[in-house]
Amino acid sequence: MVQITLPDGQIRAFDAAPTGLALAEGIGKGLAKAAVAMRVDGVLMDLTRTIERDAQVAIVTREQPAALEILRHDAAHVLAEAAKELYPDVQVTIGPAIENGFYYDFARDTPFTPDDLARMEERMREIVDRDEAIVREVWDRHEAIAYFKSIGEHYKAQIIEELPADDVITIYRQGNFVDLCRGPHLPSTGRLGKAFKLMKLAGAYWRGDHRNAQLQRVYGTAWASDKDLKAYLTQLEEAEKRDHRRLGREMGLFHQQEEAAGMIFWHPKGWRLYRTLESWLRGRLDAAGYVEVKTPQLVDRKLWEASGHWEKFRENMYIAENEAGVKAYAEDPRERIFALKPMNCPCHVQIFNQGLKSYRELPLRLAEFGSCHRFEPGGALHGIMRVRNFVQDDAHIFCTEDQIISESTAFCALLLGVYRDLGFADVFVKLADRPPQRHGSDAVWDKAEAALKAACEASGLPYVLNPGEGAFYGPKLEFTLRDTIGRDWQCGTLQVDFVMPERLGAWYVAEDGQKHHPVMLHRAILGSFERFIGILIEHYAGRLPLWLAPTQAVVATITSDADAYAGEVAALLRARGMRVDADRRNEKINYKVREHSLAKVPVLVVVGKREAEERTVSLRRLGRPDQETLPLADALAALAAEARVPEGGEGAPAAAAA
RNA sequence: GCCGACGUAGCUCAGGGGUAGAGCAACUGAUUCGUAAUCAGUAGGUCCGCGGUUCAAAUCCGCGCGUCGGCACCA
Repeated sequence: MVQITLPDGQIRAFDAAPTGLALAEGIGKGLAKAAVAMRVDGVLMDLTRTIERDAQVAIVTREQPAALEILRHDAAHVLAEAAKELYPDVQVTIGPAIENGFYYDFARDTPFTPDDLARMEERMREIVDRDEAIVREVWDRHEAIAYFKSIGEHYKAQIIEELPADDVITIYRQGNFVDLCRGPHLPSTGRLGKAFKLMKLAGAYWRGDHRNAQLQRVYGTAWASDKDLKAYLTQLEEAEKRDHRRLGREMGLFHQQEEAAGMIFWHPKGWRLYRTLESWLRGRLDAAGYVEVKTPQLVDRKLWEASGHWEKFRENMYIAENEAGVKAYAEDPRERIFALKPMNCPCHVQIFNQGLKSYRELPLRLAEFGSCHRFEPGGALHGIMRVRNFVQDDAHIFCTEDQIISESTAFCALLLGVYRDLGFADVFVKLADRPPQRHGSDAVWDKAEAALKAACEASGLPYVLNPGEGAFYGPKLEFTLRDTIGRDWQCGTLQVDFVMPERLGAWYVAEDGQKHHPVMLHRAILGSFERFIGILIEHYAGRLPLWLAPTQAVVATITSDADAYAGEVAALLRARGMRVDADRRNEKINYKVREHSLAKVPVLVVVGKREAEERTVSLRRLGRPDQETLPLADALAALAAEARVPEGGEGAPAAAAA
């Protein structure tokens, strides 16, 4: 006798242990049809398994979020079955469910082609039509290893060999396809449905390690219904429309070309946007007690050796020398040679080191919009988001150990204010604490980690721990923001550094009259201007807030009767600090509206004969079909007020004065 | 760096061993028009680069560069 308690409290009794399927059938046909798996005392299980003991059981249906992962995992298995049928020489490895879909990694000498992708997808649909039963079996470990080896599935055999000794080895069989898997799975392939699509081919390393063999990964997406699949594909199209590379071109912001791969040619409009962001942020830093500096691009190897970069990161550094220098260096590696800076910190320490510092001068916050060059691997480059030359909104705070907490708190407040004003309210933090290999005493680490935690708490920032992921030189906070379409971007960082000041000989004289090394806080809010502007473009889909928009308004005429007036209106707006163009071309107003809308100009000031005579303007906002007509003076005042940069009251740290 | 795909006019893309194509943009002219494309005409090319095969290469092959999607990397 088995008693099963359903989620609504109903209890059902069975003489013999029923399967989940039987239970679902008993409750209702509709439920049985939509069933994907079941939860037995909270544990997800196959519907084909029997419920042996009294338990709380809930049937998971395909509409529920938990079902998606099972569907996607099944899709991966069906893909693997299809691949094995079509290409007997493939070896299967792993195939998990992922966000929005699944993938499967195959080992095969001949690469898959896009045609293979189409064939596999077609075969997958056939397998769904076959409605093969998916059967769970428990196997002996040695038998399983021997079996997979015997059919040439060496990766699978290896996976089983490396499973913990007490793990139960479960095998799932569907048709002729047998795979090691933890489950749970659907009762049969037919239940997968056909709301899936194979998306792309990619290379991926076995176990994610580039020293291992490269496998062929097939990505797919899978959903509970065709409607969901379609919605997802539409969403992908929408995301493509906000791609910063496309918008950057359409809005005339920048371009890139192969003679300077990984670098950016900023056009007038793009540079206007860049400068607006830069000068606004500079104001914030000034108000927060930072002092701005500028340090050399090209620095002697000796400094990079002292900082440790030459040893660890030389492969990613650009050597910049004249011919004689390169020749001398080739003949004698002790010769002087220069490298472009990949980071600003060693240079900032040089400024700190000029003149002996007193504890009274701390904290000293040295800020620099520092242009850095890093030789990033070709495959990593991505538009203006991942480049080889970028400008960090960098600063280094030299302080005492006791000041870490107040400085970190002030920084969190500053950062949150900046993000908020730029339109990002959704921010989370990861605290990366001490790694196994590290520098500095446990007591100092305790203090620094506690300070970072306290700073998060004081700023109302929830943090998650990222254990052991701190740098060898100190713990760090990593600030991630979420954009309108739910993507996460790690931008800000705050790193405590106990090592660099020591390596580069930074000292201050404390109250006790003794020399001590200061603590260095490396910090950035945007991370890099280039990447952040890319994020802004995608976040706003090009429709930047008025204060950031490179062209804030275009005064467009309807007929040439309004030409003189349009010039006057544009000049008046410019006199109020706005970035304005006048469009007096002999084109229809429809044409102008369309063109400036596509160029994402936030405000269109339309003037015709009537406006010129009445000294009014007609305002049309980007993306809105309506318009308002108002007296020129009112419009000037309103637009100028609206275009003002955010003051960021609550974001600015009160404790700014140093 | 690795795997795969791609590279044709300013942009989006078609073509695929035998004279280089379209739409939009540009230019010229006409049109003075009320809120997302006015009409007509003209011009525009190292088909990414270098080598090879061929009577003939944008097209086929090799190498390189770049871009895209992943993977690895991101101090």
